Amino acid sequence: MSDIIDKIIEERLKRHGRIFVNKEILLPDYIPETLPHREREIRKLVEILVVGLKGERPSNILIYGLTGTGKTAVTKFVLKKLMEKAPSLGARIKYAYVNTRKVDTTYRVLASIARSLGLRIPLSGIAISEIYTRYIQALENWGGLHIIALDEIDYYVKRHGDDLLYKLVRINEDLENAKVAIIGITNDINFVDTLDPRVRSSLGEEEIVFSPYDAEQLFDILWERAQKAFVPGAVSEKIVRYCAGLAAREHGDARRALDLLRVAGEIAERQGANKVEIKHVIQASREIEYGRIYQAVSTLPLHAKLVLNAIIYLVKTKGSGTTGEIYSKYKEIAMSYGYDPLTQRRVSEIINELDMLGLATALVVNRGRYGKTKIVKIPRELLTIMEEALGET
DNA sequence: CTTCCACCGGAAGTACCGGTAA
DNA sequence: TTACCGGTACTTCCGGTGGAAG
Repeated sequence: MSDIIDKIIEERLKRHGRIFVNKEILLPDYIPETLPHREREIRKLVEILVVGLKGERPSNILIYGLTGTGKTAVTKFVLKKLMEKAPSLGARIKYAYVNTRKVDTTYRVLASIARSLGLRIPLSGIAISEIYTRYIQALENWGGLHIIALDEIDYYVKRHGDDLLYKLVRINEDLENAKVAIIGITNDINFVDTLDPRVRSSLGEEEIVFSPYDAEQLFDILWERAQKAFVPGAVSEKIVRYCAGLAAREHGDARRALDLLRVAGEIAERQGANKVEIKHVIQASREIEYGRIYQAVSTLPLHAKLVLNAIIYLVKTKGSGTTGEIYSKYKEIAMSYGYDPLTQRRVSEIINELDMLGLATALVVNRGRYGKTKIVKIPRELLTIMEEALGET
């Protein structure tokens, strides 16, 4: 038994190094030392924040740009550099970085901000206003500049409104000694229109727009990282160019491109090849999509799975389904397993949730005399993956 | 021009859970 | 122990709606 394990480990270790030197460089949370094609954005961000080193409060900043355009990387990069400079200039600066898509409740966002000042905040149990007062207290005692970077705030605001933002944007009014500056990062350009005008004007004191990378720029980014991540000769320029091209078609998303390259490398490694080839990239692209769907479907709550089952049935038999059709099929399925069906109101919401996860497309349509409903579809090629993922329960 | 379908989706409320504080 | 907090996962209620049919 342990022989087998030893053998696998040994084999893996022996193979290690044929493809990758340092795979971490291709992971999404790696911050490289240089960010090609983002010099303009970096300069602008630094120019705004640099006054913090002189003890002034920088303007609040709103950063726009589609996913994978380097917003997060640039922000983290600049903040990190600023922190390195601060002590030698005698400036007191700390920052909080919160991804409000991962940390997605008011309590946890505020807790995470407070913790970045060194406060100990429990996972739950205390009042939000209590965290706020403790945070203010800690800020005052410390008396420096706190920069709060809120990533993907559009996501947070859509779910919880802009009350927290309103509070944070005006926090300086409650402060004597300390200062707070806010950086809001969003993928959704229209998001600002949904904000309270006061929040909008305050948060948008400065704005920075990140445009998508084109294939050429993506190539530069990938190529630079590939040099460090791979064993020399393991990836050719042609392969990197191919990855860049695929990702450029998907709105210039650098994260996608890096994922693609990394997974292609992993596949090549698994197959014992000593260089990455086009077929590995093609397989990687399929594996990433498959993994995403499988992961999403298998972690779905029970009733969402039942609803998805109902949708799959309807897509198979007639191509698409309306809310009403899905609901009656869902009810039938639920009863057959002995579960109490949820209300149609809730199922309608679950359909929206499936849509947001990218597992189905729900389009609200008006069919005149025949009412208003959602038409729900699933791309055919996803059906088998979903059935596999659902089949295990 | 009006009707009316088949839902949409906001608002408010309930039950429960894991947690804190005193 | 008890009172309270916020988050989740729902339910109940209900006003709202675009456009084909009449």
